[in-house]
Amino acid sequence: MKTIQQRAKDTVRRRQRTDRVLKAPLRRPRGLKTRRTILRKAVNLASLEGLEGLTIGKLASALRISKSGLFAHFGSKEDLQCAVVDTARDIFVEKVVRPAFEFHGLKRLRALCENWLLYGEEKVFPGGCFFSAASLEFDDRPGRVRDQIVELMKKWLGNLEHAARDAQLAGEIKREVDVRQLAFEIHALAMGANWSSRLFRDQGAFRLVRGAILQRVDQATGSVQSRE
Amino acid sequence: MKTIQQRAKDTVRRRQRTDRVLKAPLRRPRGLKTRRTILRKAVNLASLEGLEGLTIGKLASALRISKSGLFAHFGSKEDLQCAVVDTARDIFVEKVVRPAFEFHGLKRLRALCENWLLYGEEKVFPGGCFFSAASLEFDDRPGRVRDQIVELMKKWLGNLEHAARDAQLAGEIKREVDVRQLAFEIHALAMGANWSSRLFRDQGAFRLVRGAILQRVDQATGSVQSRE
DNA sequence: TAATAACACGAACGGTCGTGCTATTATCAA
DNA sequence: TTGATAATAGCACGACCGTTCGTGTTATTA
Repeated sequence: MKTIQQRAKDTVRRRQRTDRVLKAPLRRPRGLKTRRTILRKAVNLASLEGLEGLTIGKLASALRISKSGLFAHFGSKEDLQCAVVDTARDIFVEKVVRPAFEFHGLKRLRALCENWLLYGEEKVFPGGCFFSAASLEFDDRPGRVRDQIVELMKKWLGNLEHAARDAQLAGEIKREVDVRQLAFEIHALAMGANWSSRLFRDQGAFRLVRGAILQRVDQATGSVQSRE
Repeated sequence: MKTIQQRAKDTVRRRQRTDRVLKAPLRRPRGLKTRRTILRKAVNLASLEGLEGLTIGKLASALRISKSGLFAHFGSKEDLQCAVVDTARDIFVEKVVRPAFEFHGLKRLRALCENWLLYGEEKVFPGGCFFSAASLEFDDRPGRVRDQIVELMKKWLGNLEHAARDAQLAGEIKREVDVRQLAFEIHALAMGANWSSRLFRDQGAFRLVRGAILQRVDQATGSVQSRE
């Protein structure tokens, strides 16, 4: 009984917090700034130690604030994790997706690939691609975090596929190419580059994969340069 | 002072344990059997929850034995993790590598690919490919576990590359193909299949990747069937 | 049969986890 | 300047973490 009451109380409190954030963000400039600072640090830490390995205590002491002070910004650890995923998404979109959306069709596809490779090479996240790690960490952990990651990855694959399909409709990619498979292959190669660079501390993986992706795209467009 | 003494004592004890295991495994039939039982369960749990998420308490209660009884089989959690990785390796070798070693060159390469795909499809580990998860979990955690995983993955990539090189020397693969890149691409696609099947609960990923790998190998052999 | 070693157990340790209450401080409108 | 409110800190909680210890139980050997 007590537990249920407590849970209800918690829910109410979380709703209130959320409402505050949603309704009156401009009236809490300091709180929001702190929150952003926390999340920026949290994303970096999480990319290194995982979303579950990211601990409220460690995060707080890394920021030199109190555990409870940090905790008050989020209603629960799950909320924090969701916010971290969201923050990582924003960074990824800003760095990889948005610049490519200036183009269409094949150009967009090529831009998505190249931006991703730069995003990997430049260590936008110190622990490598945040989403590679997160999706493998949470693929067996049901919950909001997993749902969020699934949604994001679907969108990313969708973006690749959509660009490829547009390119195909524009005649830039051969008719017989399966654009879904093409998108998947590009994504798999990119994740492979991240994997190799992290595990083997081998930055050359990006060079290799850049070549592989270019080769694959050229093959799809029909501009085979008889290289291999 | 006391701490140092204790640590020395612990070290001695661990050494003894190790020596015992190494020198006279046949004289401890019961202990070894229990150890195997523990490790089998541990591998399955670790593939679901990660090597760090695998907890001695949870593992013990899943096996209905005491924490301390389980712990005595290993000297530390790190030892347990190493043993788990080793067990997973044995299973992987038995299922994927060894059967392919009956063949040579292109046949071996194709067998490695097909065996891996079956290994993924048949859920040899309930949480998907153990090594995909482990290598991304430990790529930023220095220590023996990481070293072990690095070594294993190097060997796996080496096996793929070696088979491809043999095939090339036998004239089965075109001369201009970069066999290292080919091996890497196959591996990346395989990991992509695992990723997709786990995250999206989509078994069809294996079908797609089987096609992609076949296509890639055919391209390397020159047996282009004008399918794309 | 007595001695010994292997094995498993329960209890407890210090630490850290996520979380909840309460008090304090900073901010800003009135 | 004051008073309301937002932001943060202090402190404590129960649970679980890896680990240690002393002690039984069981199997092997002398």
